[in-house]
Amino acid sequence: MPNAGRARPARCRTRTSRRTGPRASAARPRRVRRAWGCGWPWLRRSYAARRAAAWLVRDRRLPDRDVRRAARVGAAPGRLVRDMAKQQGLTPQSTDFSAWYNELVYKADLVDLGPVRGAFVIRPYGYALWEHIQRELDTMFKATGHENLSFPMLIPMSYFQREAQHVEGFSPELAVVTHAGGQELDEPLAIRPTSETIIGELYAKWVQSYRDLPLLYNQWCNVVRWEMRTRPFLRTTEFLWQEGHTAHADEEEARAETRQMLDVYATFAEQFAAVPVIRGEKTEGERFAGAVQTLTIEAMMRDGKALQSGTSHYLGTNFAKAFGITFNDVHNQQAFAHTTSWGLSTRMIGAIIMSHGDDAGLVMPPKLAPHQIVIVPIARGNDEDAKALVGAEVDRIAAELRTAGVRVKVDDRDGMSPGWKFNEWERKGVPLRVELGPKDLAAGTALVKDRLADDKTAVPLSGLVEFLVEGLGGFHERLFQRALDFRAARMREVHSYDELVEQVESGFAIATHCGDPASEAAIQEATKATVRCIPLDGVPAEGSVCVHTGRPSGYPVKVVFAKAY
RNA sequence: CGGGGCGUAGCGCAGCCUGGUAGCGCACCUGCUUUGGGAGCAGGGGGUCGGAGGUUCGAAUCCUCUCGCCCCGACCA
Repeated sequence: MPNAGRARPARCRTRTSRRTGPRASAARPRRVRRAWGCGWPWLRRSYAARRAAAWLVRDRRLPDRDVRRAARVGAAPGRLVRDMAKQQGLTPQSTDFSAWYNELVYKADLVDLGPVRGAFVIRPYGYALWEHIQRELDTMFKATGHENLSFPMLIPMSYFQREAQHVEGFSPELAVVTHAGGQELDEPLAIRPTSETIIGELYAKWVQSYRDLPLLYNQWCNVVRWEMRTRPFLRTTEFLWQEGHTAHADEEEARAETRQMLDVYATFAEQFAAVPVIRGEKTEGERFAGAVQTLTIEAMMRDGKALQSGTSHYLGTNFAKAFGITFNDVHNQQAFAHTTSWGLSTRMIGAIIMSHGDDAGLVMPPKLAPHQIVIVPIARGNDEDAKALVGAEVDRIAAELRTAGVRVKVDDRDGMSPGWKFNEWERKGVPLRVELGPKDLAAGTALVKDRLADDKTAVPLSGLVEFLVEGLGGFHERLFQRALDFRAARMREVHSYDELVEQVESGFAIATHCGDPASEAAIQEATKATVRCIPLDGVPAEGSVCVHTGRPSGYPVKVVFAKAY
């Protein structure tokens, strides 16, 4: 059917008048639109359109082009802004952080919705980020003596019942397979929400002697937890992670392992993701189900909320007792192994997005960025010579950068204006962009745009590669420093309950707490904030009293209160 | 599970009140002109209106049932 209406030839159109071609002539007498659809509403629409255009231009809400287009449509101003923001732009971070995040993960091509609630597809650009996270972490795991292995995804339900705390903690979020091969199973199988149980079962088999210890293993896998509410990367039904599981002959060694892996996470977060973190211990209420001690790294997002970005657990002999991980020690005495587990998930991607992103979109930390540098060649399509010259130079630069170990993307796509590409790569957070066109070639320079800077720098082609390589290193430092400064501005010690209530509205509050779970719960009830952690290198609490109950501190240091994801 | 909203083209929406067999923007395809901050013109393709019943000559529109999704509250890396 011809789209004859598109040009909107007549203002007072009727359905019949818009139709041409065979269908229209096919004799079906079409009812003329109701009178009001053709009379004053047009005037109203026109008025609204003109008013919208003026308003939008005045407030610089939209580029002229969009306004003109909108005027043609005759959309109402408010709706127009919303729709345009949805389709082309991005809700500014400062306007609505949550909306900003939700839009960005789709518009930066990180995720897409899967058919099952809360199960997201990670698209290539998002997965590339995950691959770099994996690669760096895996290297660090290997360097600390760990080996990778793979355990099955299906776990007999009975395994969960063996550790009382563990089953209580995970039962509500288990997904369970009850049928297979066309029959109901004798024993239902849980899809792993974490693998302590099945690994415990096997460790019991593998460990006989103190000579078999320690066991230092890790697996990269997916897990499923049936959460009530889901958000891309932050809380999803299925997610990717690594889970390390180790077994040791004594408590001291196991605790040292727990701490070592926490430090690995912290180092990774700060030196690779440029995300500053607070290392600390979880309170009893926030502890992993079945653990003796849970250590965490907590990062501050740009809305002042905390995100637990990695955890390391000392499990004591809880799982050893539940699964019979015993060994004969040097004195031929039978003993239970001390186990640990530690995990970091695709939630880290959420941490990166919310630690660094701004109104224009993502800002990728260079060491993990899928593309560290993007080069946009600029040339008129009808000027083959210029195109070829620019193309050759761009290829040369890209090749040199690759030789220097830089992940570089040449965006030579046809049919898109340079401006469109600039916006796209900024939204996707590429740290550095190189623009090269005929004018630059003539001047012997290239324009370099830094994702954190407002202006562009003309750099001589002769020193371009060195400039860029150095720029990436500097970028990481500036990004990390910016995040540190942001956190410093939003984190402070508080000395009264009122101060705490106010502080957690915008950031982290460092406060003395008595450690009473009831008090913690009451504070959460009133403020939505919880104790994120008891910092490992915190402010000594001696001499101060709990800001909530006035009782003595329950911990050696002041604790971190914040709202959390 | 409680409260609120929504299912119409790939995406965002209008049309529904007042029934007459579907439209707008973006995206997509073709051609030409373009390309230094989201290009223009022209032509074009694409929808069993979430599903099932019902009312009616006729249902995206009215009625009944149903499925699904999103947002806000109680759980979590």
